Amino acid sequence: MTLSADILRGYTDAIILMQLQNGDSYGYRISREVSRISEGGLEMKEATLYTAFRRLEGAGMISSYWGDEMSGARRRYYTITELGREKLRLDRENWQQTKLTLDKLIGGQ
Amino acid sequence: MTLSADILRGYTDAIILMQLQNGDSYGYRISREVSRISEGGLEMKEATLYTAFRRLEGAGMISSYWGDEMSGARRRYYTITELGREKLRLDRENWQQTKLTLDKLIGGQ
DNA sequence: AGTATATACCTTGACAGGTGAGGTATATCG
DNA sequence: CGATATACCTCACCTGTCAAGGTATATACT
Repeated sequence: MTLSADILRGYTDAIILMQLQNGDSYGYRISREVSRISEGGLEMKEATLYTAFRRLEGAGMISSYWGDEMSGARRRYYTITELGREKLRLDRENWQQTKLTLDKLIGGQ
Repeated sequence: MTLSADILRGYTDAIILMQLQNGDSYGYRISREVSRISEGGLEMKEATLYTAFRRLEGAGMISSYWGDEMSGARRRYYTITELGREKLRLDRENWQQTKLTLDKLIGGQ
């Protein structure tokens, strides 16, 4: 596992929830958005992404529905719930704190 | 597992190596130093710490020796190796990049 | 003498999350 | 007709964290 993969562990959920806060979306699009926004800094693996969807839905942070595309592959859309918004708020706060803490320990420069 | 524990996953090794770069040290002291420096922001669990020592020593990043204390509990001291220094350099670089990437994805402010 | 606290070490087993490798299906382009 | 892009999914494996358990020495108080 790479270092960036390890950091993912703590924040995949937050990254997904952040995307959904801008409106409903689906797996393939979120994957590309993450690559685009991070300018290649992070590639979310499919297995990681879909595992996270199951986990988040089970926890009531997101809900899902099938899109009604008339052509092309079918898409499953996800919606963030109120619980998900609250979780995201906490995760983002936590990230700010984590930055301060790790900067103290391994250096900010 | 808490979020801060998950972030640890990527950086315990770096945190330990950083401590050892300031001179040889031992488990109990590193544990207290991490608490002190992070101002309580991070508590390294003993099991995590000693697991990491085994892993780092196995990977040739650190070496160890028993202290010659004449009284009190015995201490096992750890020394960072050249390989460990190189790993630390990369991990610290990686942390700077990770901050930028996650700030893009879940917000900086 | 007993007990509580601080110092100091250690291992095991359970658990959770990331991911490689595999799979399915539709549409387009050369 | 094969390659590529879009789009979904699961399973088995690996790795790191950590609760829970253990050992031992020294000091301070009762």
